Amino acid sequence: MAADDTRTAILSAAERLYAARGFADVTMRDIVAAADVNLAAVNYHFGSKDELIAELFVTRSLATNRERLNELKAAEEHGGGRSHIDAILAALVGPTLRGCLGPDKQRSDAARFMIRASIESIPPIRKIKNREVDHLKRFAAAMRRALPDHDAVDIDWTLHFALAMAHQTIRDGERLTKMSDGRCDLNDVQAIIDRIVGISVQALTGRAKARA
Amino acid sequence: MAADDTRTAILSAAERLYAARGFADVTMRDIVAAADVNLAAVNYHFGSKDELIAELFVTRSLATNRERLNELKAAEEHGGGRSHIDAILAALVGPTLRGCLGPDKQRSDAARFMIRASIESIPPIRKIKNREVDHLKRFAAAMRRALPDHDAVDIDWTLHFALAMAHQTIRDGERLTKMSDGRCDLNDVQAIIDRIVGISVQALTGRAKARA
DNA sequence: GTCTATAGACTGATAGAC
DNA sequence: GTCTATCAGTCTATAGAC
Repeated sequence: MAADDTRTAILSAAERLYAARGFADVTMRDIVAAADVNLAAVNYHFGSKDELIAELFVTRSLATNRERLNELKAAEEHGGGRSHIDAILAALVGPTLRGCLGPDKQRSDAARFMIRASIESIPPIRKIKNREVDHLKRFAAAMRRALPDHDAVDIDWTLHFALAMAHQTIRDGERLTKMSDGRCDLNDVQAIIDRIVGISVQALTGRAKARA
Repeated sequence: MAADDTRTAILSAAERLYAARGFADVTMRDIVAAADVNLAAVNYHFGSKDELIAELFVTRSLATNRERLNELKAAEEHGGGRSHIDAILAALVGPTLRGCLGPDKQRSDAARFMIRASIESIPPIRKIKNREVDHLKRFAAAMRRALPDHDAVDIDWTLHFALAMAHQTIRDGERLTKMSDGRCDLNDVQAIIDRIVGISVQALTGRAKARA
């Protein structure tokens, strides 16, 4: 097995296992068994378990952010520099939701890994997460451009809640399915995105109306 | 130290540490050090680490559910058997939000422990969590009674999203504070409850209007 | 680069004196 | 009930042969 294959095999096996079972429950022995490589290979290629997790997180974090910003840029170009609020919010929650709930299995591991990483605060990730704040500020800024008459506070809360709805749906969709006796359909990702975006937009416009 | 004091000291130390650092990072040695009791005391009083966690979770779970149902009952009595949708949603998210973000520190540990327990799926907790679904169904039923003309699916999604907003605010309020440069005030708990309830109600009534 | 073997440091749990 | 001492198991990380 070539060097690059070993590295890649470790990365994808680790991501799959971490996504499914969390960081605490997955040992390096589990990873090397799943990747069919030697135990020492992890430390050779990554230095330590934490550095392996950090590499996964950085890679995926950059990829997700890039995808979001691409959608945001497309929305702003289409709208002549100022995009509709719907398109901005869809660019924010769409990539992650499609990755986790959609049919693509490999992406699903990636997205579920990121959700887990954002929950189980492991030391190497905590540092990187601070950059996420800057990324979200770009979306908040775009939202302010789209709705110049709205309070910045309301926009921040709305952005926060939109992410909350998306993440909880990914993390605990099973509970929703049980509670609704299967009425709520988690397979129709676009409908979920529309629902979250709709509620968020309504929260902003409704609040503005209430003040007028 | 009397037997009951030791038991209680272990419980409260464990809850505090788990709330702050998660299950994986807190060892039994950490707990007994914080509680100032002997290492063997945990196994003597609880049998195992998992049973200690389970006891904490069951106790708090029952307490939170009781508090929610009390508020729900009060709302239904006040409304003459059919409570306003606002009051039902406030009964759902209020107890947890007040516990976590309010000034009361002991309650804060309890609520943050529950949030963590609902995230980091440890074996003994997973079984108990299924009962939570039945608990939520009672709120969904109350919401259907309050809004008999609404789709059950929309009500289920709204309940799911209301919990999502509350949990994310508790779990990652720090990010919101950073992102908004301190504009979003996490200390005014009632305002947060009102905001979440307001958005949820609007999501339901707005959707009904859109269909009409 | 890949492997075996093992070091060194934890963990949860328990036996037995008091 | 409380304690000390310790077990057996697990983990990550590494040294050194190939």
